[in-house]
Amino acid sequence: VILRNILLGMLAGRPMSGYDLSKLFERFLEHLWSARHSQIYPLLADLVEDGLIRQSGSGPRGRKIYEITDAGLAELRAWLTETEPGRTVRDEATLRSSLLWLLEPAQARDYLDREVAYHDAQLAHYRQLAASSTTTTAAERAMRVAVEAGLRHEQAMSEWARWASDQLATAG
Amino acid sequence: VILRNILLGMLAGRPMSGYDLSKLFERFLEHLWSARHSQIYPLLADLVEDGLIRQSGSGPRGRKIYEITDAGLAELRAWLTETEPGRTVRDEATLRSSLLWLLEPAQARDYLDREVAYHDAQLAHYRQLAASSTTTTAAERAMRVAVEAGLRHEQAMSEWARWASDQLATAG
DNA sequence: GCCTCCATGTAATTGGTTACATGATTCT
DNA sequence: AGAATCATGTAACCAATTACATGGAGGC
Repeated sequence: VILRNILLGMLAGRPMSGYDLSKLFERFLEHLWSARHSQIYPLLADLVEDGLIRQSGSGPRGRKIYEITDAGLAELRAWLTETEPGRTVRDEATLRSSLLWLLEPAQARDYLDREVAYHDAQLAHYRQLAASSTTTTAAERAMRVAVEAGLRHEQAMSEWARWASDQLATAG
Repeated sequence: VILRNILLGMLAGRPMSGYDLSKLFERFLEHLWSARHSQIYPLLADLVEDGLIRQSGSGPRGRKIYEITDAGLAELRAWLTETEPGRTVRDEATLRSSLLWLLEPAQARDYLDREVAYHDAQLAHYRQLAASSTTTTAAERAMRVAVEAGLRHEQAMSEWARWASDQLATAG
């Protein structure tokens, strides 16, 4: 039900095809959520059947463009205001770090150093997004706010990985 | 295959029952992963069948205590060193924030204020855990490291939500 | 005796990934 | 002509949540 509503939200931004939606996930949302085309296409069919989106056009190679309906917009707004977001964040890499005591200290330090590098790279990516994004429309300002969340998260995790590496150095 | 290895890792720390494992998830790892008892018990049976853990004791009310085997420890170490962690973090609440432009500014502010309250509560929880946790064994120190990750994440997200709410106030 | 928590399990359903399958268009 | 990319869909499998189901032990 989450992905369903996220798709609705993306189509509220602008009409798109299933292919576009799947590319958007790949390119911009990979770190926050993932969705394969095999999950997206059936969901779009469901949304059409429920009257929340409709096919508004087509293109070459059987491309189908969908737009959100008034009913879809209403349902999306209700979801955003009337339901609580799920609070379980899944983060395998950080979870693994709680098992590093099983490895040789050198191996554990290697792992944490890779974490630092990863989070620093993500941080740079978000900084660039934040710097290059315009904030003229309401949708763009909201997107900027989401980018800021990623930025601060990566910053905190980078600092944490450094701290954890230091802990190993002083304890082991 | 992730949860399977995480369970192995927890049993590497000390022998435990399925109930203990499920409580451990609730108390220390809720922010990084979730696992219900209905998923844990069948996995424990699989691990026994594969020879990676064995039942080492029992207690009142049919309590079964499991310990890791040498084969289990080897498999766990191989997983930690030879496979890359998945990088897709799932975070519904942050994803939702990119759709707040669909709401009235007052509603969006409400959403973000609830985010502040939630993250502050979590932060207090982790601070208390961090203060009360012992760090005598290697496994306990590693758990402390995972708690620190949660603590820093919640701190960053609380500050972010405040910042985002302010942004809306000054822009809208 | 009653309530709460401890403790384990199974069944049904939903959500998500990987693999299978096909074909059109564009670029070189 | 051949390769890459665009574009859509289905099937099989694995992972995870929710609901169902049961019962013992300890505190009051």
